[in-house]
Amino acid sequence: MTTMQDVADIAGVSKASVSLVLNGRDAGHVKPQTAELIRQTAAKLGYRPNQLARSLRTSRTHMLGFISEEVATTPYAGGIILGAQDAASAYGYVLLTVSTDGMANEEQELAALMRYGVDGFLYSKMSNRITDVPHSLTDYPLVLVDATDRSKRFPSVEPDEFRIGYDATKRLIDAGCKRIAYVGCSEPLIAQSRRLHGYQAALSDAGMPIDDALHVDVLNNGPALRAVSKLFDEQQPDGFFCFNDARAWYVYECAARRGLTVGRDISVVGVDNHRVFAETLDPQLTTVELPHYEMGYWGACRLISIIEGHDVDTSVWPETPAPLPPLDAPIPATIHCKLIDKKSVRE
Amino acid sequence: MTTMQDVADIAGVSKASVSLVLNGRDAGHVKPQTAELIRQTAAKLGYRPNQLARSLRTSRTHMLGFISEEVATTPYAGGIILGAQDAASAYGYVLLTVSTDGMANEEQELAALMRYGVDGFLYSKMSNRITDVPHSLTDYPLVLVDATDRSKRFPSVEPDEFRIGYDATKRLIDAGCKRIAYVGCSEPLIAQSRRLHGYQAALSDAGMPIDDALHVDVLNNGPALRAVSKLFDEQQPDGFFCFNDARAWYVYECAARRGLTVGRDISVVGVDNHRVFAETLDPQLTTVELPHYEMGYWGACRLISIIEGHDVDTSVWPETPAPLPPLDAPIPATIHCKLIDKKSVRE
DNA sequence: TTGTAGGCGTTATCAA
DNA sequence: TTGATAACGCCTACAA
Repeated sequence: MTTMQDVADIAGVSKASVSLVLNGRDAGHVKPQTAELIRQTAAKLGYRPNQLARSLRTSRTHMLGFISEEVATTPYAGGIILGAQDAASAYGYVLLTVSTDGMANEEQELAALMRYGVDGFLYSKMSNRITDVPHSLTDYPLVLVDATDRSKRFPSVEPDEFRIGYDATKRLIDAGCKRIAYVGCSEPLIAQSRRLHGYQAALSDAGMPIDDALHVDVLNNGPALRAVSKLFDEQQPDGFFCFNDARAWYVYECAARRGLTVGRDISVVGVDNHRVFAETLDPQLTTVELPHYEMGYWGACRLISIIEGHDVDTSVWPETPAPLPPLDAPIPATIHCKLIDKKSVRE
Repeated sequence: MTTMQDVADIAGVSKASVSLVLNGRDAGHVKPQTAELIRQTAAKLGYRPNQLARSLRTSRTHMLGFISEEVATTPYAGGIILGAQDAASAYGYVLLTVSTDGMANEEQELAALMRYGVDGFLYSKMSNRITDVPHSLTDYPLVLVDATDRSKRFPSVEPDEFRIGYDATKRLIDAGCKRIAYVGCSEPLIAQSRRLHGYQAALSDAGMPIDDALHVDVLNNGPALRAVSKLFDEQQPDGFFCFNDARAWYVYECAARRGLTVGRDISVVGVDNHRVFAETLDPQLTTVELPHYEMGYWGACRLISIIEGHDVDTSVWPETPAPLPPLDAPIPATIHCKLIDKKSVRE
């Protein structure tokens, strides 16, 4: 491995000069001639700075700790990780991931990351919940992703659930549906109530009545199927907004049993949580994507901005995701996430 | 942050002694008394060794590079990551993850990991394919996970697809099915042909005929649904082994349209790729899990054994996954993965 | 059995 | 403009 000393020796200069030049701090310190020479010999030797040595000296590692609950059990962890990774990579950072799925030893895992000297942490749940941040993290730069800090001390990036409910319902309205049902989730998730509000708001804005009989919350399996069956028979909706695609499946099952075809006799929009419908059906028709990638991306951006001490104007951010690569998602990218921060709480 | 020098000063000894004791190399070198004193003061001060400094000296980082294609697009990446992580953590390693999903700059990402000095790489696809390992990795300890090295130079951990097909079919046979269909995948995946062989072997072993009319390979959407419909009407199978749960969905849809109920009129076993049926239906009945966690786990174990220069008896491994935490998967853990290695190629 | 000193590859301070 | 030189925290001959 070629070191800085090698470059210095061959270029006939000192380590100090090499360091200055290769870090772009040579303005007015090193003669442009020698600087150029140094750059060339470095390139010729294929010199790559040793991050460890640099980190030991600067006590900055450019590593981010990515802590996630539930990577293993939810399909979309990858989206968040990828988003975080892209942002990190763009700024010269790298991700040290740790999953605390089943582990009792969360604290130990965190301690391990700290020994490696990560510059900050991304703390991610896999569905937005009120969260207590582990105490040991509170001394570090920290951003929550798809989770809400109970103490409101740390910024978080969360899905805009209201908009998800609103846009999904709007799409059914635009498709001409007259009796639009909401098949929600019985668990008290943040997403559940906000999507419901979005659903109701969309109906209101379109001048349509809000009928509680068209709204059922279900869990899984048999009881869920029966509840949806009842909804079918008693209310005969022509449009269904489903909390997720697991719930959408019940609608498909009920429709099939009644000889109805989705996309012709009834319309269904479900929030895509499992990808199954993306593969089996025409995705244009039925799914709304959660902004997992975006949350990871913006979470990492925010974290890095904290680490590097930049002052970020969070008021225009991340509503305007300019640096984001274009989304070729099955639906227009109207669903975004939002940043909750001390500087810009909008709720 | 408390350093080794601090511990030495307070214990009234030298750094050297502290280092020896804290690394367990004090046998016959340090008086047990002083060793104990050192351990206590270290504990009292909450001393945590600085990995960076250690790595700089030893040129071993105890970091593993985890490279994955398709984390974002397949639901089960998390399982592999988690398995790798558990194994890594058990041996004092940590995972530096990089996903190359959409990126053209794979080489750059790898270069980044190398600058951080990872000790080796886990190279993972998200479904077993013949793979060319990036050239820059070939100088490192390397293990492939859910992928097969075309050059056969590096070990890999792969699902035992034959067994998956065999066991799934066996379950349908045991459930009393007489006409068992295979709904496969038209793409030329390794899994496809091996599962088919497993399906056929199970039928043979049970003395049942192999009828090609009961075997259809499909892709997605409309055509797939029509092909399965045809299978229903022309062959009237009473059991279905499905390549994955996306394909199982077509069977459910067709059954519902014919007034048939899965679990009563027909039986379905699908390989679980999307989790949707795990949530919507009785998982005992219908799904076979792929050993993602196990592949990650054993891949990391193998990699670490290479890095540390242990000589591993791969002939009993990983068929006997003793160190694995008990699997409380919905089905008995009869489906394992297998290690392909120079020392023990069984095919 | 213990301590001293050198070095891992950087960056940063200060003279020259 | 440059180049010694001293850290950063740890490991490890080697000397005492």
